[in-house]
Amino acid sequence: MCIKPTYQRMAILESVSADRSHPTIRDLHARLVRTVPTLSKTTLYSTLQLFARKGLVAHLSIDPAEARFDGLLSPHHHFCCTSCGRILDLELSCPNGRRGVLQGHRIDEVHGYFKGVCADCLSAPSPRVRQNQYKKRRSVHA
Amino acid sequence: MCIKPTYQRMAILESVSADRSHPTIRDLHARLVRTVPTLSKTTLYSTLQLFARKGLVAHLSIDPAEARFDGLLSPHHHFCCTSCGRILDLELSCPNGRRGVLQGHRIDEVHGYFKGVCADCLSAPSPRVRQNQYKKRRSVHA
DNA sequence: GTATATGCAAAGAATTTGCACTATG
DNA sequence: CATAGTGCAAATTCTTTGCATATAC
Repeated sequence: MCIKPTYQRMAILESVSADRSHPTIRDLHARLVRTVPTLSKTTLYSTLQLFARKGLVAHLSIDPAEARFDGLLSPHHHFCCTSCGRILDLELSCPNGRRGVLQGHRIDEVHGYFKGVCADCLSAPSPRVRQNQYKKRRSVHA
Repeated sequence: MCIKPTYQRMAILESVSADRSHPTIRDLHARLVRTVPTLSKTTLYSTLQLFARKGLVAHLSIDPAEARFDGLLSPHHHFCCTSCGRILDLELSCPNGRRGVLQGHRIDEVHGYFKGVCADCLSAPSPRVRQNQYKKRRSVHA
C-alpha cells in the first residue's frame, strides 16, 4: 500500500521535487547517476510512473518527444518558450482551474499551458538558445 | 510559399477538418487508405506537420503515446475521459485564453485540457469503454 | 524468508530520414 | 522541364517487458 522507501526512490523524489525545470527521464538520469551510479532508466520509468499514480509528481504531456515531470504540487500552468525551450511555471488565477463537475463531466485534472516567447528571450538582443528544439536535441545523440 | 494542393493533401485536410474526434495518424491513415489506397504514413506525418505549421490544424500533445490532430480552429479547450478514452471539445470562457503578453511573455498558443470522467460514462450503468487506454491499445498491435 | 524493487538486454511502437519515383505548375 | 511531393524501407529514439539478482521489512 505504501511506497517502499528505497535508496533509489528517495534520491529520485528528492531530485524531482527540488527541480523547477520540468526534467525529462534523460535529464533526471544524467543528474542522478552521479549520486546513484547504478541507477537505470528502467527504474526511473517505473518509479516516476508510481509517483505520478500516487500524486507525488505530475506527468506533463507538453513535450511531444519526451515525457516531463513536475514536482510542484500546487495548481499552476506552464509556459513553453519556443526560443529557448524552457518550460516555466505560470501562477494564474483561472476560474476553470478547479476539480469538480464541469458541463456534466467530472474533472480530476486541470492542465493549462501556453506557448510563445519568454520575457528573457524577448529582451535578449539575439535569441538566446539555452536548450534547442526537439530535432536538434535528438541529433546530439545520433 | 503556398501549399501545393495535391490529391493527398486535399483528402487529408478534408478528413481532418470534418473530424471532431481528434484523430491520431493511425486513425487518419486507416480511414484515408479507403479513398487514397497508396497514401503512406510518411505523407501523413509530413503533411500534418506542414498543416500545423501553417495553422490549418492543431497538433495536440494530450495523448502521451501518440500525437493527435484537431481541425477545429476556434479557440477551445479539451476534455479527456479516462473511462472511454474520448477527447471532447469544451467551450469555455477563459480570461487567460487569449494571445498577447502575459507576465512579460509573448503568448502565441493557448492550450487547456482537463482529465476526468465524461458525462456519458458517469451516467452509464457500467463504465463504457469505447476506446481503451494506451496500454491496451498498444497490445492490440503487439 | 518472502515479497517487492532494481537493472540489464531485448522487444515494441511512434516518428524521422534517405532516396528513387512521380506529380504539379 | 524543374521543383516539390510521395512512399517505401531503414534508422532513431522513447518506453515497456522479461527475467535474474538484490534489497526491504
